[in-house]
Amino acid sequence: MTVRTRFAPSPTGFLHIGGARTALYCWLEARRRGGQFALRIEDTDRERSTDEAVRAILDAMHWLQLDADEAPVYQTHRLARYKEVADRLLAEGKAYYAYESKDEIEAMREAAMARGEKPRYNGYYRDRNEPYRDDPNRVIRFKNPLEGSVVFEDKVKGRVEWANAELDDLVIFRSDGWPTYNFAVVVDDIDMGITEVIRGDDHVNNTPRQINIYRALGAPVPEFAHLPMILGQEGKKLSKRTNSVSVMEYRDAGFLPHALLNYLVRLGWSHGDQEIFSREEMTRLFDIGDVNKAASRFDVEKLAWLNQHYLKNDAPESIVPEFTWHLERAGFDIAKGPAPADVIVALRDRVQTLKEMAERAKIWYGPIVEWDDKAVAKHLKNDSAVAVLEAARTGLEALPEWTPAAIHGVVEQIAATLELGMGKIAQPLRVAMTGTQVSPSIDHTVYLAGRNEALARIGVALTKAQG
RNA sequence: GCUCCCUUCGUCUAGUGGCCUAGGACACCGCCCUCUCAAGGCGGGAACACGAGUUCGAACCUCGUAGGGAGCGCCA
Repeated sequence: MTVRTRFAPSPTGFLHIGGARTALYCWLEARRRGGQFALRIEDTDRERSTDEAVRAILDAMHWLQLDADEAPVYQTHRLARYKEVADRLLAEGKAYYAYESKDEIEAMREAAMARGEKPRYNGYYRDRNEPYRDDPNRVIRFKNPLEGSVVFEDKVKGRVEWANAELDDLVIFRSDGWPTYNFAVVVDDIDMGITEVIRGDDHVNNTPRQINIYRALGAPVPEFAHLPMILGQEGKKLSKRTNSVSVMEYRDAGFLPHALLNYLVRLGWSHGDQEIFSREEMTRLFDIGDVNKAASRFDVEKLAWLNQHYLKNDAPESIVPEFTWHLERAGFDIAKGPAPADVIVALRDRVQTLKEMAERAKIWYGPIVEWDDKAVAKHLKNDSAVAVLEAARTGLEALPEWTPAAIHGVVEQIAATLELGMGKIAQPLRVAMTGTQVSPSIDHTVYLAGRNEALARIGVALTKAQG
């Protein structure tokens, strides 16, 4: 039997970090075992589901390149099928209509709590065989077995056993005519031929009830893997207040999709001491059975390190599209500046994100240089600055070819002629080029400005140095 | 309240009874390199939650304690 996994988000918001990891693990497990990965949109909560959220989730999945192997399944399109299955359960006496109001249920729960028991439905209509009535409170409940227990081997948690006595008769069809989560999920997973259910461990408690539904339906029970949750830096649940939770926020912050994936794959899983995983390695080495049981914290610092690792080691051209997106977002006219690939090479040892890189690149794309007073005072207003700048102007003007190596030659030449250390040459020039004391190596800084702009800036710097 | 789950450096983790005076990575600190900032190289501090037991031997097995988490919806 071919392995089939699925990611099943409910479109009530953006794709968040935890969801992305679940999707990644589903995708990876399907890939490694030569199976398929499907996507299902769980939109039966019509109050909270939005088309915008569906789009946002799809966009994020696409950005991460975790595309599904087939068109997404929407639960809202499958209402007739859920009804059909519920009717079958009703006909077979495995489900029944119940008519309590929400207030009555609430009272029942409170009473149970007061008795020191778990709040649950008392099964009032379970065996009453009352004739059907068209009541606004009418729901369909599943007849959960009263005795025995449900046992399953979770691929992450290990053996899980649940006494049926702990479970009550859950609602499978609401009074509004829509199926509930636990029911729709089972019907869908059966129809979609899902063999591995991989999801967050906030669903472990649902699994025994779902297994009972599988059995009532006579369907094969899939394998389960419940993933531990991802916590924020503080060890608390990830929250929008203190963390970036949306995948797309990480794009905006300048992270590479593969860096995020590499970070996520290592959160709760490892392969010896290896930290860096290519897509190919992930799909070959990842095994859902090796995932840890304990929750882990999201550490942006390590993500940033990974991001820089890929910035430094990937071919610059492969980063250009994503970097260009950031340059445009920062409002720069790319046509009026150096080639983005050159900028990447000049800056990638100095920044951790593409956003930072785009910000630093403003010295080459932006027309106006902002002058840092301290930099001017320190490096332009000194004995040798004027001589250095003039020598640089002459040298650069005469340069036959405009390359970093040639420019480096000019700088060395000046150092030799004026008998000054490199610092005395590079710093005034750097201030002339950028208005600041910090930039990539001086040859690249000059090179990327372009000859005309470099000479113009030296001219401006000279007036400052002399004035 | 009830049910279930988790617990190795600050963080992510390796570890499945002797290879552990517990390894790697991020972060941190120091030194080197150096035209600034970085990057890089070298080095350093830093953990088996606690208590019993099993065993010749426990991070690894058992029990208990403490701490943390999830769930208990006509939400998913």
